[in-house]
Amino acid sequence: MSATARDLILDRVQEDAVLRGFGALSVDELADPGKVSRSGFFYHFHDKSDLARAALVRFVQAGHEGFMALVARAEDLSDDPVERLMIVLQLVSKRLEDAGPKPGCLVAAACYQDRLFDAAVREENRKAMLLRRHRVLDLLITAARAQPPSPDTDLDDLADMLTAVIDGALVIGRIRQEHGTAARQVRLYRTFISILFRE
Amino acid sequence: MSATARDLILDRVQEDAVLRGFGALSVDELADPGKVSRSGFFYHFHDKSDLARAALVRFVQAGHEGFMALVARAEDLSDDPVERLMIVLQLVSKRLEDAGPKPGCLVAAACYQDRLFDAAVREENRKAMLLRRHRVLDLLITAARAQPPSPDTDLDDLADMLTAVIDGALVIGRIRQEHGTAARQVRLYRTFISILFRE
DNA sequence: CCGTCAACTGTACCGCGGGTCCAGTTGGAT
DNA sequence: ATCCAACTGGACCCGCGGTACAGTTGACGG
Repeated sequence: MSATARDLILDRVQEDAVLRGFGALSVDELADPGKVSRSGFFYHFHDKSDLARAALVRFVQAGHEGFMALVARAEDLSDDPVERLMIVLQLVSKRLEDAGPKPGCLVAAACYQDRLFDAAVREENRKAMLLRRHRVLDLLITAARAQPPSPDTDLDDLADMLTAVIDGALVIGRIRQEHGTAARQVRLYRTFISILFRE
Repeated sequence: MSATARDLILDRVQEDAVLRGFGALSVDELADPGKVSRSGFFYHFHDKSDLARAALVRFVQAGHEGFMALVARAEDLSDDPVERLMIVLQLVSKRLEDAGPKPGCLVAAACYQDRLFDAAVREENRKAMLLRRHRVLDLLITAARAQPPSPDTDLDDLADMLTAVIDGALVIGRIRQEHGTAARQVRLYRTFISILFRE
């Protein structure tokens, strides 16, 4: 169970898949000299789709835990649901600001390379997307119970909007080669939320 | 200048690249039986990057013209800059609703497949992104002159937000295999704008 | 001390797809 | 008649994904 070759490979993928795209990663590169052999790769993963699936699961898991940590911090800092929501968004924005030079989202990356992967990868991606919506939705629902949004707004769509804004801004940032776009967009989303949920 | 093989190939790409990803398109498929030969492909395009660049230019051009048509319609319908903005967003939302079953954005698609393409493609993509911002920014600036937004908001970020919301929602919609996500997100963006720019 | 099994390594091989080269054809403009 | 652009066809190379399989190494249990 220790740090096997499998983990070494997954580390490399996590680093490079977003930067360069899954398609650009060859098995030989992943099983880079001194690390794992080509055969070692196929010992652990049936094919590249299998690798993609595993990397996706890992990425989503890490993201989820990270988000939940932010929620926990917000719960420590305030009892008011709306305030908590605002704190979480603040923290999310900060987290995006501290991200590396070319941040991106594996989920989005996989989305436009459908045919490269099999149905299992797509299904993993679907689950990831639903998870993202639900964890924000929870915050929105409790906030709305304390303070109904005005004008009245579909909370599902509002939850999706955070994901959309982040994923979209990551694309923009990558293409324009600038830093902090996603963080700024989350702050903008935050002002939208603050308007909707103010008394 | 007529409908040469070049155009036939570009038609095919425009259809399939978003659905399946550039990577999944083989030259043999693009130069599909009865259409163009493999040699014909390389006669017109130096390599796949070259094709991607051409397809991107075409896609962006068509998108720009489409958007400008919507702006023109809005200008016919109202003299008030804020109202015009709202109409444009309404039309954009409608347009996304009428889109095909698995709509996507070539620009976003290319973004996560960087290494597949060369610097020229990336540059084309950067230009496309800046164009997108500017055409929305124009609307926002004239609207803000007539009716300053409250609370005061960075118009560049606000312009980016539309692109972000659309591109992000297209990703969400594709992954969740649902229809109309992007259209709903644009409507949500529209309510945000309407709050910011109301008297 | 021996056997066993999981976790590998190395090597040879296949097929596909991108890309090159080049010789030849075809149809319209001059 | 000729010339050129727009192709076609076929031979070829290479890198990459994937398969197959025989062999090694080290931990652990009897």
